Amino acid sequence: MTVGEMAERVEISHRTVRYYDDEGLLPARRSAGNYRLYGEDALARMMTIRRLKPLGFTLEEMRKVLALLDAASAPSSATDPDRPQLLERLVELEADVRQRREKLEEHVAGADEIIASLRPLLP
DNA sequence: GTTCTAACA
DNA sequence: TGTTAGTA
Repeated sequence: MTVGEMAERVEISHRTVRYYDDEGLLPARRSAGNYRLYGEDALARMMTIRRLKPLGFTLEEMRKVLALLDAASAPSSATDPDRPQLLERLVELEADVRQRREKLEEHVAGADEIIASLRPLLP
């Protein structure tokens, strides 16, 4: 698929999809006419990126997360001599995401308080 | 009409 | 990140 379709399917602006390519976060293949081309695999990665973004991950951090996920999913992962290291990093990532999730809940609680404070002011 | 790059806001 | 300009 081209940028336009990718952007539409993941609900991210085409401008941002191109940006991710330029930044090497999710490199695209190129057609003969130099158009960016993406496969279903790329769509899955884009969705992962979309989920990471609101958690506050920087592009650099997302790059590392994607690389870790790739390494962990690779067929050779099972026999990788550094499997323990890999698993350790996955555990750390989970803890990190859990922590960010908590922060998000605090934000939601804050929003609820604002809403509650508005209630008595409204007709 | 869509995509591309570059540049400005 | 949105938008605009000039192309392919």
